[in-house]
Amino acid sequence: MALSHAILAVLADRTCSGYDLAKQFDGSVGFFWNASHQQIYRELAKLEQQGIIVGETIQQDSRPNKRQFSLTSAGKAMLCDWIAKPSSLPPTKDELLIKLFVGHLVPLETILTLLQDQQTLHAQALETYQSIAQKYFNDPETFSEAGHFQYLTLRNGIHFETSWLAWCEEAIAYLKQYSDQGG
Amino acid sequence: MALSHAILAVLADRTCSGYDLAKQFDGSVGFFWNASHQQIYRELAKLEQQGIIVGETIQQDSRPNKRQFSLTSAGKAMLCDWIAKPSSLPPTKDELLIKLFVGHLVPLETILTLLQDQQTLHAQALETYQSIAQKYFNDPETFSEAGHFQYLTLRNGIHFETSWLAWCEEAIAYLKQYSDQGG
DNA sequence: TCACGCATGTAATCCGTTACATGATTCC
DNA sequence: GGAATCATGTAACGGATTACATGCGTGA
Repeated sequence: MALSHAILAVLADRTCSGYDLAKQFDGSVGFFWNASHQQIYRELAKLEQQGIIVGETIQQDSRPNKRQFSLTSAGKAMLCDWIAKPSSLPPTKDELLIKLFVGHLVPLETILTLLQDQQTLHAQALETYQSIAQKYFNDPETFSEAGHFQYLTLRNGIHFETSWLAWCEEAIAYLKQYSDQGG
Repeated sequence: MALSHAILAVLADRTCSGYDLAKQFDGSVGFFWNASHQQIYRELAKLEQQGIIVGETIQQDSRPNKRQFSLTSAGKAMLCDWIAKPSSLPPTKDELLIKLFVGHLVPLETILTLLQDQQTLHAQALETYQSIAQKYFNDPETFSEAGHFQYLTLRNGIHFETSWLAWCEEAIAYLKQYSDQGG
């Protein structure tokens, strides 16, 4: 369901080939929706069949030809309808938390290592977001209309990663304390 | 892959029927991993075939009979091995953020409504977590060993929902400001 | 009597992942 | 010469969702 909408969302901004889309889903939109190139090509074929997007073959020399896709008016309408529908909370799937949930089955060191690794990954993600913010989103006064909304999704990522890091620190400190005292 | 591990994690604590598992995945473990009863029954069949769990039929009068599953030693070993393996960041999939990303395509009111709805949902989730914390996790001194770890997963949920709420407020305020001034 | 909880499944479809496959150009 | 980038796909498998299906007991 939602992969198709994510593709429409990217195509709303600008026409893209499958390859371009795959790159978008690996950065920018990819920060909150993942998709591999295989999924994207399959979905593009389906959407074209349904008349939601149209593809145009672009002849290129010194490069493979490509197909540029853009939204039809049906596609635009579909996207806007979907945006207006209420969204429920996204289902969480976090394997680290499952591991932690049964952390008492393994040595404490194992769990601390997992937490520290996760902390590093979240710190890296935060740095990525912050450097994007500095480069492209420095002064809200200068943003395009679309820019304001993109900025807010970036702010979401920054909030999210910051709170993960805070939790990691809390969790590590907590486990160290309770293993010293009680374990 | 990970559904099987999530099931093993629940069974590590106590033997369960498929029905019991389905309830666990709808609360507690369900806060960070979702699964429907159909998925669970299928996965149980597979795990039993592989000798990772064993099922025992429990005769019941005035109730349908049930099958209680528990881990074999192979299952326990598998679970512990899995815990020790490093985890990468869980892939995010949040359709609200896709909608926000192309928020300029619809009236501002539509987006504000989405954000306010989401805010309400996150506030409810936070309340749920906080009431669990008060009821069952009031004094860390009294926790069982497993309790410490479960407490940390709950703390994760509280951090997460709190930061979402903060972001929602920020985003709503931001959009109101920029529509007044610039839009 | 009607809804809900207990208890277990099948079938169809869709979505996602992994692996395989090709072939030119450009940069080091 | 080798790796990376551009560009497109197929095939097989596995995981997830939705719908269908059954049937007893309990409490309002």
